[in-house]
Amino acid sequence: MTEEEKPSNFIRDFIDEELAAGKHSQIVTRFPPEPNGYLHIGHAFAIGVSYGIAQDYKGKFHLRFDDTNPEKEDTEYVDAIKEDLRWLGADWGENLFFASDYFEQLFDWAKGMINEGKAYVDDLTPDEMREYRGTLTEPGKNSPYRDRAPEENLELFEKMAAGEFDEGAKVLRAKIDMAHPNMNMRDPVLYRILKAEHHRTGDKWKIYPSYDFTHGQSDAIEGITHSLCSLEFEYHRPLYNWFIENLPVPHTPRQIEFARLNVEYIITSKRKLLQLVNDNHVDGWDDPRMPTIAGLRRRGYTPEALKEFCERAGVAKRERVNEYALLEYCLRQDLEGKATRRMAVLDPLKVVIENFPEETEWYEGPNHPADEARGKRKVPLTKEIYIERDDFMEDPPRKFFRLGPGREVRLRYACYITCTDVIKDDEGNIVELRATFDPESRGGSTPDGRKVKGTIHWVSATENVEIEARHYEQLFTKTNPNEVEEGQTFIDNLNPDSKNVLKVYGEPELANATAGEPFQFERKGYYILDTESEDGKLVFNRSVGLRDSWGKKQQKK
RNA sequence: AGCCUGAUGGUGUAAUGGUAGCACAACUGGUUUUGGUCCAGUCAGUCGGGGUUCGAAUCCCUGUCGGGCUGCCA
Repeated sequence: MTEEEKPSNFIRDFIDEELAAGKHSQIVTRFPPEPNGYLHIGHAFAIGVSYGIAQDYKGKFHLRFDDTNPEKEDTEYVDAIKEDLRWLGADWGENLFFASDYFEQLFDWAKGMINEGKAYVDDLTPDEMREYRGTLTEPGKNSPYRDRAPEENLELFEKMAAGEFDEGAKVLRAKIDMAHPNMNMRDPVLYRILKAEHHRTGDKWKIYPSYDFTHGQSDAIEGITHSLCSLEFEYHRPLYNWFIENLPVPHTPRQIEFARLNVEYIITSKRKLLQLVNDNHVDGWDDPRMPTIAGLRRRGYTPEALKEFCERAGVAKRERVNEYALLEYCLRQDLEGKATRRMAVLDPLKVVIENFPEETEWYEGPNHPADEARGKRKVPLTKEIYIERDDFMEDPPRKFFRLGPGREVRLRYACYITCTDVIKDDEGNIVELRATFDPESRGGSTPDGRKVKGTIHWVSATENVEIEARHYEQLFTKTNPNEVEEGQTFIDNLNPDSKNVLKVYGEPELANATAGEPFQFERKGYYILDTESEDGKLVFNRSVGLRDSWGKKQQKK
């Protein structure tokens, strides 16, 4: 690790101190997803923090599924999460674990706590428990069942485990302090009765440990040195430590919290993402508008761009919201070097080059302007072509460098054309342009060395491939989708125009596009073949548009 | 209200008692067969008040503002 590459942060500083004090022989971190949804960009950040630290300190990285709530969890999610993790480049090697692997051990520890008088079976209903817990300002009061004898507790707990009670009838609680200022310490629930089918243990268990009773102990069992999690668990840390201190665990992990990653226009609540999918506001978890890893991948984001974004966002202790522009910058930055260049016309305007021969002429364009090794492709030019509608103006302002009546521009990679006539329909709409080309300009320059201000992209009107291009806007209209008027929900902030489908003409070479290969449609944006493409039907997703300082300038006027 | 926690340009993040730096955004200009990329530059910041100190973004006190916490979710 070098300082230049990895800026330090408070977690790394802390680890450095511990290492200097000889506290660890090896750093071990973990990523603990609950398999109840798909991974999203916020998870990519969390993974980057834990995996990055494990890598940089030459330590180990565990993947542990936190599967203590069978009602919400499923193997479908386990598989999807693994795939996303691999794609992101996080390698857990042999270290794949499940919290459910520790159910037996956790059960033994619970019984141990009962024997020591540190846990008891409570018959209070959920409502009663809430009442007894007190409030933020007032202490709670002891449950009438709090002082049951260990023998009775043990018997009851065994019966709970044997399925002799209904769901919700009883819970096992730690006996800590009902007046504790930290609500988490007011006799937290250790086990609850749940008769759902667990994705790994089936119907073996009728009771399941709570997150608090599972997480730290799992860390301890695995020898995790630094259990990195988000800020919301700060308040749970005293409890995390309490279990580590009160149970005969083999190791003492340390929980350190950091702020989640938030991005403008993006929601990262699993519950809300699930709602978008279930209510068909989007086309599934991998909809290119979704902030899920699957969605971003389909949209054309690369692991490198995501990683760069996470690193630039940094690790902090306060809630923050990153600008969407940074995310786009990171993608463009990565794609600029990777994307194969092609030409496609998104909003066609036909141009007839009147003095152009009837035969097709073939020109060559580099696959990448800065990398000759990537070769060239041939592009056919014919008498009739399409250009971009906004590359022509009948009455252009002074700073407009593109085509206009009497103006000359360069067709990229090909030749110069001059607009000679504008053809309109009855309503005055421009439907076609007439032009002439300079035979001397073949190749893109002329012997007289005259300059043309503009170079525009084009596609033959007769030798092209028709493709469907999908353009996406923000899924939400507000930078903070959760900001709503009284009585509304985030659903009301959905952008009705977040998906636009265009019929586009592309140069013939585009027919050979392969899945996962990034393209730049020159002067327009970065695109990638969509998973819905089939033989004869090419569908491209726009990953992100090119920066457009001209368009931006125009919008301001 | 109680407890926990935080506050540096528009945004994000460094500086750990010694010149407030970097990136994105915005804006200029240069290069360019992409109004892209690249290059150069400009704009702009320590929440308020007190204190300690030769010296404070940093330490102390205090105020203000923000986030989190009252699931048998994680």
